[in-house]
Amino acid sequence: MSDTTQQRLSLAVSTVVFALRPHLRTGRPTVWLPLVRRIREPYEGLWALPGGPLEDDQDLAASARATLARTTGLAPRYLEQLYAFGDVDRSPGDRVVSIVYWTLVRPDEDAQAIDGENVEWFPADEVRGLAFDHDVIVRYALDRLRAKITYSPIAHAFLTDEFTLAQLREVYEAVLGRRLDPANFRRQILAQGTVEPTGRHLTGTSHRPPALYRSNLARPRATLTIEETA
Amino acid sequence: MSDTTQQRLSLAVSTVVFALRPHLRTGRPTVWLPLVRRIREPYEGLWALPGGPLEDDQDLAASARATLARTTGLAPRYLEQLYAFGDVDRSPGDRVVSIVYWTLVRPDEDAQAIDGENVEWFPADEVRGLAFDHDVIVRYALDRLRAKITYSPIAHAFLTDEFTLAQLREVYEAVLGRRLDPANFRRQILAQGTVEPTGRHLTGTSHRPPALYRSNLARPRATLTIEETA
DNA sequence: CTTCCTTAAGGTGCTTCCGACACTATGCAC
DNA sequence: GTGCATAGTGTCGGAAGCACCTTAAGGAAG
Repeated sequence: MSDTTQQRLSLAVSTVVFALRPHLRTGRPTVWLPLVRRIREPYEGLWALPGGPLEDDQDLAASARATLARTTGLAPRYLEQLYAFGDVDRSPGDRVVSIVYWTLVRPDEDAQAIDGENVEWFPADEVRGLAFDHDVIVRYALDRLRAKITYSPIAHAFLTDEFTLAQLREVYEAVLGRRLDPANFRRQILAQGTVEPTGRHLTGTSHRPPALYRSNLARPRATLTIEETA
Repeated sequence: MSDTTQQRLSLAVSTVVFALRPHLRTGRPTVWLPLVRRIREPYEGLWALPGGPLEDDQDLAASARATLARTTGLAPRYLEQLYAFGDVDRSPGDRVVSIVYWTLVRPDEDAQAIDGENVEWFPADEVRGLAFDHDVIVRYALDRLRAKITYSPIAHAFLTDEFTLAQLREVYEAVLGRRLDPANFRRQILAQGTVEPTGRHLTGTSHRPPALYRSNLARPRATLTIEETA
């Protein structure tokens, strides 16, 4: 814009990581995400999305996975590109274009997470004051998650291989932030054919044992997105 | 992957441009797009999407607009980011990450198009054998267009300020590739409140004069996408 | 002027989907 | 057994979508 003292353009890959963890007060599942404290300028000390420079010999999604593994210990299966952010002034003094991915983490994957000294998890709806334009990015990723869960069976990505319909419903309720009618939810899910019963039941529940289901990827709904799932 | 003789990473911005033009045989409106003949290696002589390197002092969308104006003379209003393509091997010998935009062109904007020597328009469904991974990109853009027109009032972007509902329906029919019931189409469009009557009618049609409408952006449907419309 | 043709615009009935809610089933705790 | 909690099924009414019919309003042809 004004003078042309821009640094050379560089390309970074960052990721918005979503996992379900119990809400601090209510205990109900809620959307959380890990952030990394910046240890250098710009925005030193502030929280930011995990990310790093794109290497010459790495695909975009591979770069996102590598950074995630390095910073948080996570190796999630579901990974999808979110958006490329590249405004000229989004990083003071530099010109950085960030290609941002988003990912959903299963409980068993979440258990592998190593909370390093400079990594901390936050409720996704409450993060504010992040470095760069990362507030906007998180907001955008949340919007995408909430939109996409309504027309695509991505909720499975929050669950392990076998799950009850109540657990699946809890995922929807956590993401959408409202309760769903169990009866209608059951019918909708079964009608779309994205889950199939395993024949087993969950026992030890102090009530009628619910049937267990697995994700049925044999008949995926037509989706538009290029999904980069390992 | 193998050896590390990769060139330095570079960033390009390309655009998939959609306009409606009459089909060569049927004469009905169809989706067309302009392509640029490559005048250097790699892929010299093949057709490719209009695009160019990202400048240090340009936002992503601005870069897309600048390239479009330079190569095709187009200055479309609707412009939206499509996807970032960055596989290591997508450009022989180089490492190029392309951030791809897509755009819809109105008839009056289309009239400004200058078909340079190395620019030619093609029916979008028939393009094949493009340079780089541009076949995939065009396919992806078409999918996005067809998906998005079903839940977002982007069809207006193909039309001038005033239009009849029959013209709007022709846009949908061209994009979706099938005929729609005029009566039901009218009700759906009016119900969603994205158009409003101007009070005027189109005359000289050899049948009952249809009412003219304009796009009503005062009440846009909630959309997820970050739209970069000038 | 009358008739015919074409598309505009509105009406009607059928089916499907969705949400609210009632009801039955089946485990555990006591 | 009784009570309790959740699993799972049934039912009903409203909303939305779709196929198709009817009427409106212009021009063209005679």
